[in-house]
This record gives sequence, C-alpha cells and structure tokens, in this order.
Amino acid sequence: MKQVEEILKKNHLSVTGSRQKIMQLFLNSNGALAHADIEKKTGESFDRVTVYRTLQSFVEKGIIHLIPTRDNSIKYALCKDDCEAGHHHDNHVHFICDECSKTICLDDVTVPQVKLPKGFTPQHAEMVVNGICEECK
Amino acid sequence: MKQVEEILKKNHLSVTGSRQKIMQLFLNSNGALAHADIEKKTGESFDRVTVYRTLQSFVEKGIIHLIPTRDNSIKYALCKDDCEAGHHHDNHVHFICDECSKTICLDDVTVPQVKLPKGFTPQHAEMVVNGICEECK
DNA sequence: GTAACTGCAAAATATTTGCATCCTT
DNA sequence: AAGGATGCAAATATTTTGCAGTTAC
Repeated sequence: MKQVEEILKKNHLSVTGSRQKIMQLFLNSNGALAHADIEKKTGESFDRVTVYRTLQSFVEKGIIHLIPTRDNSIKYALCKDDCEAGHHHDNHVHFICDECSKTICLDDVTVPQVKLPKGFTPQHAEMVVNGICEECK
Repeated sequence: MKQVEEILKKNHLSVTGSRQKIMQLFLNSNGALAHADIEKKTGESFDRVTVYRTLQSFVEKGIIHLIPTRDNSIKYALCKDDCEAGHHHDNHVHFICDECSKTICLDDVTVPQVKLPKGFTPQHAEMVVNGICEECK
C-alpha cells in the first residue's frame, strides 16, 4: 500500500484525491508548508476551502502540527517519526533558515528543559531556532 | 517625565494619544497582548487601523516584539528590561498559562543553547513553554 | 510650517459556514 | 446505502491602502 494511503487509513480518514495530494506534498518537502504553499504547489487543482478543511482534519488527527514562527506566519509540518510510529511527539526543535526561509523539523534535537521561576509548572515546550541551514551555508 | 513618554521619545516616535494609551496598556499588563485585547481594553476609543499602525511602528522600533504561540495567535509583548536598557534582547523564555491563557515574559529565564546537526548555524532561538502559571497553581 | 499621525472609507485578503452534489467505504 | 468529503456561493473577519484633516514638534 502506498505510504500516503497508509497514513490516512491509520488515522481513520477516507482516502480522497485532495488528501492524498496534500499528504504527498508534506512527504516530499522535508520542511514545513504554509497554507499558501499548498495552494500554489497543487496548481489550484482544488478549492481553497478544501485545503482549509484538509489541513484542519490533519491537525485534529495529529498527523501534522502547527509550527510557531517568529513572524507568526502559520506553518504546518508533518514529522516523519511521529507518523510512522503512530503516536505524536512533536517535542523537537524547529529550524527556520534566514536564507531560504525553509522550516525544517530537527527530529533528533529535543527541546531542552528549562528551570522556571517558583510557581510555574511546565507542561509543554516549543523551540524555534533561526539561522542558516545545511543547504545554504 | 512619564515613563510612557520617555519610551516613545527614546525611540524617536512622536508622543500621541493613541501611542501613549497603547504603551500604557503594555506597561500595565506584565503579559502579552493580542491585537484584539488592545482594541477591547481601550474601549474602542480609537480606530482599528490606528492600532495596527501603532503596533507596527512599535515593532519596527523594537519596543515590542511578536511572541510565537503554539496556536499561532499573534501576541505582542514589551519586555521591561529591554526597554529600560534601550537595547533589545528578547532571548528570554515566554510562558503561556493553559489555565488563564496569559502570556508572561520570563525575563530571567534565558533560552538555552541546543546542539544542532552538522551544517546548521544558529542565529536566534525562541522558546515558548505552556503550563500552569504562578497565579493559577 | 512641516512632517508625521489619525480616522474614515474602501479595497484586498483570509477564513468560515451552509448546502447541494459527489465519492468512499 | 450512508456518511463523509468536496466545491461553490456567500457571509465574516482580518489586514492594508489612500487620502483628507489634525496634531506634534
């Protein structure tokens, strides 16, 4: 079975054209995608609304997740490990290249613990690093 | 001279009513504010457009900065140290309370360094921690 | 007085919702 | 066949822009 189908089925989503195409986009790009990227890359082949709804259901199922960025543009990323393992652990560092502006999931770099002031209880931490990526250096 | 005026003048912005009010909001709340918060708290006393433009110029001058959040809602925060020192160093951790959903600048907690894979050069790192804050615990 | 700021109107964008139709299971 | 997904239209919401009038310096 194709990887795309597998992922969709595992998450109890029916396998439709738009979902397959969008999921394939994520699998191809090892970075993160914004809503606009997705509309562009699929060549306007389906409705803007479908993109919204597809992304939303992917997020709900935990297949992709939002990445916080410094300029607060909204990006989504699928992280290989998560999806193949079937359980979600997105506590890795995200890297955004200042040169090519790609967003990359550093699956192997986990977010370090920090000591918080008295009274604060941490639950989840997110970390985003900006700089120059592997390809642009 | 009032603190608000001082900050504005130091950053070469003319001292106007809206700027004073909005700056005061930031000084009063030790957390972060979203565009909507600002419109609400000023009691609609000035135009939505003015809020946009005021926030934009504050960001440009480095008086406030955007905080990346997990849900990508846009929040702005002014951080005391930065402004009083006149130079910007927003490399501290931000805390978002899951209970009261306030965003707090932990000025004393600096973002830890992480080891990146070969080829990646870090320039700036941002960290956001979710959990329960001091007041809600 | 001049340059910068504000508010209004309106344009441009982005996002959400309802509903009829079509596709997947 | 039944439920879910899609696409279109339209309603909302958000952000940007132009311009005339006002204010700060």
